[in-house]
Amino acid sequence: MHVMQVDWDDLKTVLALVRAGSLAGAGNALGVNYTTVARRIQRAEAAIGIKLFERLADGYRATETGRMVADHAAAMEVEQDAMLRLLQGQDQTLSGALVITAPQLLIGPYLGPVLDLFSRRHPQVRPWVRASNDLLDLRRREADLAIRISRAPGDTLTGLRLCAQNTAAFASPDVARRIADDPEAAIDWIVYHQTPEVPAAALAARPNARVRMVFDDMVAMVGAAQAGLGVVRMPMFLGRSTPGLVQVPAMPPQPYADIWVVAHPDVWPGAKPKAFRDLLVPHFRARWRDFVATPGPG
Amino acid sequence: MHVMQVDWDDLKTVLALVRAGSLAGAGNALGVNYTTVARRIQRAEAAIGIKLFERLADGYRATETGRMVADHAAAMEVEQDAMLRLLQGQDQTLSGALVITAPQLLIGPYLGPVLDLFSRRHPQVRPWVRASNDLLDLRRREADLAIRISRAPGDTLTGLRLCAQNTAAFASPDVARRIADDPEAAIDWIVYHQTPEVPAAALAARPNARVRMVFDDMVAMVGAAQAGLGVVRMPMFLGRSTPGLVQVPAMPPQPYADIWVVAHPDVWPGAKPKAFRDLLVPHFRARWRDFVATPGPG
DNA sequence: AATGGTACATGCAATTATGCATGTCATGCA
DNA sequence: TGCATGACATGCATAATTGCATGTACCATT
Repeated sequence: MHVMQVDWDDLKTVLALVRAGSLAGAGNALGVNYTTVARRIQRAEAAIGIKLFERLADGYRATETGRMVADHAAAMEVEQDAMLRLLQGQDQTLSGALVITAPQLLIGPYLGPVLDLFSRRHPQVRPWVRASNDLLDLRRREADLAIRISRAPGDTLTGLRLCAQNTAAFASPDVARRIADDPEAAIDWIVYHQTPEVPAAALAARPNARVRMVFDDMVAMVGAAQAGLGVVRMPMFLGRSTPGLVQVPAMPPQPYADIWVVAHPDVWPGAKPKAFRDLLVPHFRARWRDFVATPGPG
Repeated sequence: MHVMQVDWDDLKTVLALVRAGSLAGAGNALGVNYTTVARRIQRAEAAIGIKLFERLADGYRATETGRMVADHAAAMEVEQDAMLRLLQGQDQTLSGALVITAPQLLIGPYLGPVLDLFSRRHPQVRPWVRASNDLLDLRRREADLAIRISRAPGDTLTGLRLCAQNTAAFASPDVARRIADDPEAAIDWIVYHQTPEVPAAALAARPNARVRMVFDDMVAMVGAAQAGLGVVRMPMFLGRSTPGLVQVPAMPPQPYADIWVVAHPDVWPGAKPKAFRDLLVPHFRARWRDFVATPGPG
C-alpha cells in the first residue's frame, strides 16, 4: 500500500457530488456520465480508505469526512477559478466562448441585436447566453459578463453603467379601456412575490386598488398582464417592447435601479469581454429613452 | 469550442514540470512515465490555448503563464496537503504507509531496532524511511514523522524531546595513538563545510591544530576519520557506534542540540505515528547515556 | 395494487490514457 | 572527431477509464 494519493479530479468529483446530492446531478455539473461519477467516488474512497458518502435510496449523502474533503476541494476550486480568471483577462484572442448572463426579459429586445452584431463582427467567438434573474457568481466563473439591474456594480466587480430606468404601470388594452372609462373603478394589481403589496405610488394615484394575484416569475407575470388579468408594474423598456401591453395611468412612472454591465476585475480586460462591451454600451446609450419616462436628459 | 476547463491533474503535472525542469524529473515526482507528462502538458496547453513551456534542448522552461498556472496549482497542492494531513490525523487504522525521516547516521544504530520492533508489532504498517539530513517539509507531507536534531520542535510542529546529546572528538586508533604519544603534535581536523574552522573548544584544549580537510557529507566524513585522515567532531552516539573510531582528547565533549521526534499537528494524533512513537520514545529514553559525555543525569 | 419516475449497481463495448520501443537532437568530454 | 549521456518526439500495443444498456430498488401518485 502506497502513500495516500488522490487524483485531484476525483476530489473535484467529490465536491460536485456533495453539492448535487445525486450521481446524475454531479455528472451534469461535471459533463460526464453518472456512472463515471460513481466510479470516481469509489476510486477516491479506495484511495483514502474511508467512506465519503452514504448510499441512500434517494441519492448519496456525504459523511463528515466527505464534507471535509469537499471543503478542501472547494478551496482548490477557488484557486482554479482565480487562475482561469487571470487567463481570461490576459486572453487577447477573439475566438472561443464568451459567457454572458442577463435577465431573461432583457435579452430578447436589447441583447438580441447586440449578440447578432457581435456574432457577425467576431464570428470566431461563441456567445453562450445564460438567461437568469439570479445573480450568477462571477468569482466562480459562472459567467464572464453580466448585465444586471442594480444601483452599483458590486463591491468586488468592475462595471459600466448602461442607462437609468423607470418602472410604470402596464396592462392589456381591455384593462386599459376599463380604467380609462371609469376613474373610480377598482384596480386589480398583479404583483411580484418579493414585494406582494400594491405599490405605494399606485395607492397615491388610484386608492381603490387591490392585489389580485402574486407571481414568482416575471415572464409569467408579463403573460398574465397580456391575458388581461390585471395591471403590472414593470420596467418601461419591458412594457413598451411587449406586444399587447400599453401603459396605464394606475401609477406614475417611478425611479428604478440602473442597468449595468459588470465583470470580475481579472476578466474585465480580456479581448472578448471588451469587444462585446464595445458594441453593447453604444447600443444602450443610443436607446436610453426606451428605459425612462420622459425624453429629457436622464 | 467550450468554456475553458482544465483537468486538475493536468495542473498538478504543470506544477511538477515547473519544479523539475524536465519531463523525466516531473514523471519521477508524479510516479508516471515521462511521455505521460509530455501528453498532459500538451493537453493543458490545448485546453488553455497558451503555451506554458518553451521546449529547450536541456528541458522544458516555463513561460510566464506557465509559472502563473504553477503558482495556482501550488496553492491547490497546499489544500490537498491540508486535507490529507487531517485524514492522516483521524486515521485510527494500523495499516498502510508511515513515512519517517531521520539523519542517515541516526538510522542504523538507533532507528533500525525500533523499525524492526515496530514492523513485528504492526505487520500491516509499511514504514517508509527517508534518510535525509535536510529538513523535509512536513506541511507538504514529505514525511509523517521526523527525527531531528534541534533545540526545539519548530514553531509549527508538535514534538517530543527524545534525549540530550554532546559532541566529542573521534579518530582512528592510529591517529589516536599519535595524539597520545606526542602531546605537542599538531592535530589535523576534518571539519564540516557549514563550520569550516577548528572548533573553538578544540583550540583551547590543543592549540597546535589545523583544518586539514573540509567535507560536505557527514557519511563521507566519518569514512575519512575511519581511514585515519584526521580528527572529526561528531555526536557521541555516532563516534561510539562506529567501528574503527575511538574518542580522542583533542577536544572535551561539548553541548549539542537535542534529539526530537516531530510531526505536523494534524498528523500527530494518527494511530500509526502514535504507535511508532510508543516504541521510539522508550527506546531512546533507555539509551540516553549513549548520547552524552557522562553517565550522570542529563 | 399498479404505474411512472428517479436513483444506483453492474457487465460489456468503446474510447482514452499510458507505457514501451525507437529514433532524433544537443551537449560535454576524451 | 567520436562517443556517451540526457532530453524530447512519435508510433504502436496495452491498460485503464468511460459510456451505454440492462436490471433492481425505492418512493410518490393514481
